Amino acid sequence: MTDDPAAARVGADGEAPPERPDVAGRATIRDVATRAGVSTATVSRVLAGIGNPKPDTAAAVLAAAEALDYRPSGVARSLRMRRTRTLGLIVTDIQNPFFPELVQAADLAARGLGYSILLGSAAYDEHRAMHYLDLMVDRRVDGMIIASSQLSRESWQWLTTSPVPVVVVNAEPSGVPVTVVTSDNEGGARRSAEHLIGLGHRRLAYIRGYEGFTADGPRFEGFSAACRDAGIPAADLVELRGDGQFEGGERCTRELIALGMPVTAIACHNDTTAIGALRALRSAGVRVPDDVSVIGCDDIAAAAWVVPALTTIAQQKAEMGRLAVERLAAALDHPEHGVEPETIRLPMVLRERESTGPARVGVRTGAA
Amino acid sequence: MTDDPAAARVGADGEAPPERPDVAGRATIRDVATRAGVSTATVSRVLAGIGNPKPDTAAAVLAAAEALDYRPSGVARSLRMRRTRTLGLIVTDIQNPFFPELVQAADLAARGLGYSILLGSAAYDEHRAMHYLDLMVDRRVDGMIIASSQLSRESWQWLTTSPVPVVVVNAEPSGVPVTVVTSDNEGGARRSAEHLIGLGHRRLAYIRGYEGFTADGPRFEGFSAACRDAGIPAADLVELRGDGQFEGGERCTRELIALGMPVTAIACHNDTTAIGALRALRSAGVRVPDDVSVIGCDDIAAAAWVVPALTTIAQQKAEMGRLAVERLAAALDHPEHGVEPETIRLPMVLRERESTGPARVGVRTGAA
DNA sequence: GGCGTCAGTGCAATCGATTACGTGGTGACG
DNA sequence: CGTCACCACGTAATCGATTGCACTGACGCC
Repeated sequence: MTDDPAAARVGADGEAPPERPDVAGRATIRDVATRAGVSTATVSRVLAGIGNPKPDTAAAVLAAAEALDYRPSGVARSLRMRRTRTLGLIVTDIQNPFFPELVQAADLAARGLGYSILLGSAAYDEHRAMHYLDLMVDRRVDGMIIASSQLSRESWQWLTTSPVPVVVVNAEPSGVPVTVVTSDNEGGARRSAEHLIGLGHRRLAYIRGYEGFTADGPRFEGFSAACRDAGIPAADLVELRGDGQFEGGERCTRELIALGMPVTAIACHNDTTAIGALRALRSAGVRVPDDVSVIGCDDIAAAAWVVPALTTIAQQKAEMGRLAVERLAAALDHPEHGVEPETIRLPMVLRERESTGPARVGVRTGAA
Repeated sequence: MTDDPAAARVGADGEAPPERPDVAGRATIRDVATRAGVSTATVSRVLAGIGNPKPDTAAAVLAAAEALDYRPSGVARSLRMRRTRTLGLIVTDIQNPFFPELVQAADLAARGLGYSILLGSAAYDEHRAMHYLDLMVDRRVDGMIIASSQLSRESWQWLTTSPVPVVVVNAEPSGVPVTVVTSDNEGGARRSAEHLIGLGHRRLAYIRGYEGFTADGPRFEGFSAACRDAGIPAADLVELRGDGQFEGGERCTRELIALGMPVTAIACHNDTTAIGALRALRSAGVRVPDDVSVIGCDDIAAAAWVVPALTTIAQQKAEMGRLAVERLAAALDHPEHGVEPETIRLPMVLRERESTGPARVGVRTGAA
């Protein structure tokens, strides 16, 4: 009945509005107790549903609470309970389309478990990330989820001594004993290479992400390993350094074009980079996938919007958010276990769209 | 010196790590007081920088705080101060690319003023929005920013009796006395129409957003008013009902195509819709802007990524977020003024890219 | 009828900070 | 040398909830 106050609020048009106390002073538990003629202890118990109060006592409390539009203060409760039921979530950059889906899923999962999310976007700035971390610790969040992949070694190290449980998402700090939920980046990149090679591509370019991204290494490793396995000479894999954003993809591709486009396929660290590549190719009049294939990674919404639609290796973003919250919540509910470091690596799957196709044959091979 | 703890944390590699008390029990102000040999009142005063303590007292307190890695509990402080320095922010949908930029700007502005942001994404669900509202009130946020445009009449009404100050962003509930920061939607849409008409277009389509969006009305009004002013017969303005998302744009455009494409230009409620339109047009082999021009609204990042790059009417998203926070903070710092309802309407500017061009002449005009 | 049991409540301590008010000590000045 | 002002600091109340423990009746049993 009263377990969804929002519903009550939305639906209640006919009833008389509850008398609203002065804005400055919301009703406290004491006000309710006085009005119901009981002690604050009883109010607390009735509202929490513990003990078995006499029916009319309960009714009186409920009525008083209703009449005063009483809402327990989360602040006071947090102080007393020594937990805020709030989880901190720090993301690399909320403007990067990769994160909103993760945030949404995490938020949903958290709410399902009775937690709220305090969000912080680091905007690619390590200092800001650490600042949020401090802020959240000061706000006494019960746990933290770090989905920020560009921290320095020392910062990662610091997490291990964090005063609150931490789960790392979408990053894989090496040598730091902490629970991690991430994608099988190496496998995904390998899949990406195999897809291109399967289409007949033999000369490839790989536009890497920003160096600090922990996923950058594994992805490139996986990609180049698959190339080696397929017998592609190292010289035929052009390695470029992007920044994980649109501009980097654009810039690197222009370099490639300036080089006379020595490859038939371009793989990218992520979709944003790939979309930048697509754009540069189009400006130069290079057709995709006829002349050159492009493949991304992440599967952000815009990947399906661009022309040609981007073939990509999808990450299970929502799943990552959900799992991170669940792991964290589980650790919080069973503090005796602690968060024993565990690494969950979600598989990545190929999402084939329009930007990849069979390798153009003969044209440039003849020149070699 | 100690005013940026994050900096101290990041930079401090050489120093010995402060002795970290048991995870379960962080140092409290009493621990610091004991160690420094003073009372908690003095610790509080020294750390807050009020009064003028004897130099060695201050030094002792600072040293003790440092040694214990003391962090004041935001929870306890909030309870005592009766303010949390937290602002609630409810957005329509964090996955809609429009919002992250607004959120980022709001967050930045808030942090600059010493506030944190508690974010809630309603995911287009009014109930969820109201639920967040309740949650945030329970968490005792100092104020709320509602950037959720699909509330019902009653919900908007409820805001006026809200126990905390509210600022509405990117929505314009009619008849609700509340501070609003929004765009000049009508003027922007007018500009959109004028742009198309200036290019020679005389038969236009407008794909509206979801009916509940408060911006939907003004935008369509502005657009059709401009058409009227230009002497375009009402029959030559085709009105379609989208949903403010990719799918709606796609669907409406397909309908238009099924009708034999009776127009030379399509204006859309927002960019996401326009991108859906572009996609449908391309599938049907209709060239943009050669055959049909398309214009969006908002100027999300992806607008510049798609092909052809989308001409659009830009909203000052960051500015909106910033202003909302500033207005709210100002109201909070001067509670005597209250939040006197005020409507700020930011201008929208035309961002001309590739998806609009001169109207094709003669082809279909001959049929008329 | 006395007494143990137990259900239903109330009392008061507690969480960790802030701050009004009170107090002891020092210096200045008559 | 007494007194007064004032500085630096401590004492204790307070914010609003939760909860261990104590208390009060009612009831049952011998």
